[in-house]
Amino acid sequence: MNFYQSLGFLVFGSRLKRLSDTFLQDVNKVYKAHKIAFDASWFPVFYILSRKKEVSIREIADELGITHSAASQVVTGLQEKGLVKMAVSRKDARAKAISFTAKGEKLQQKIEPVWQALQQAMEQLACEGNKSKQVLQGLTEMETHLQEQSLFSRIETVLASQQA
Amino acid sequence: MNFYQSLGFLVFGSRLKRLSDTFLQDVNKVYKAHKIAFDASWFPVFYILSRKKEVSIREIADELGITHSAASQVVTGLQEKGLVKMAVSRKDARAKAISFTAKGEKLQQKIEPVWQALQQAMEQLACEGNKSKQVLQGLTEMETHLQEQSLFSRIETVLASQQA
DNA sequence: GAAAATTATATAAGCACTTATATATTTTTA
DNA sequence: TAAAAATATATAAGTGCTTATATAATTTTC
Repeated sequence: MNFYQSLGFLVFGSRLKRLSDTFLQDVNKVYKAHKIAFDASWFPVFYILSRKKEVSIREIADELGITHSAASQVVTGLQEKGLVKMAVSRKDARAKAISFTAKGEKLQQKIEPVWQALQQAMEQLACEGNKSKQVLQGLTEMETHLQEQSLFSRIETVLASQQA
Repeated sequence: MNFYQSLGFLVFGSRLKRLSDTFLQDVNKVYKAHKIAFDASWFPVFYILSRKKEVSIREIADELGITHSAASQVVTGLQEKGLVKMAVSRKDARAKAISFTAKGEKLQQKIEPVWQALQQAMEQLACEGNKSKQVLQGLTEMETHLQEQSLFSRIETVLASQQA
């Protein structure tokens, strides 16, 4: 039993991060193995554009829960690779209208089967153990509870009760 | 329902990372609120040193599941802050013997109650929903299953079966 | 309708990792 | 026991975020 397992919740965050990194690395290996010039980090924007022809930086950031800065940087990168194009929005000159280029659209179609296989593999993984099945639901539940009361305020409450 | 919730497992990794970042930020807020000059990222090394007087870079890296490079950088940072000291190991001249300075030890003692409060807060959070209770167990289970067969090989299997 | 506040974006700098590379020491092996 | 392999570390460069700051366009408010 290693450090993380023995310490449990106290290092929950780091464990989640590690698992997350492993996921992204493995998905990238799949793209590489199939000689698809795609990076897992592009996925979120690609997914959004596969469902909505035109989006703004702000919309991407909000949907992904990242900063506009991060969204801006990702989109700039995709633009440099010729996968998306940016135009000034016709409705609002502050906003950009981001959409696939022909090249981007073609790549998106090439990748669809991998996305589906990934989803299936993840579902299988979750069903192997009776507990892992609930990881996703549990995670959603935790997110909800954390919105109701932040971890910060929870810790403060515990600390206050200890001093009493 | 936002992007992540609707897409589920396909973006599991990113969700985990976000949750992890939220945790670390909140814990840092607690230290700040109590005017403790401590950063959540120092915790793993502090925890290890709180249980074992002397460790090497390699031991830290292995226990945390990070690269030796990362461990080396973290320790260098803590050394610069005067919280740990490094000496050449008496047993092996390649290895470093890392230990607390007096200042580091004092800080560690100051922080103990916060660690305990954090652990308690996390346990409470996990008990609020019947599903989140199993997040930690489920996570451990997933880690085990992933060691048995990697996500990469799982995705490849699905893809191969689709082509048949 | 001009001034103030808000919104959308870009960019610089920082952080915590990573990989790749290099060096020093120890252990293995032929 | 000398050469080869393995191990422990440091450091440079890269990644994908963050915060902080700046600019431009729009909306609100008086």
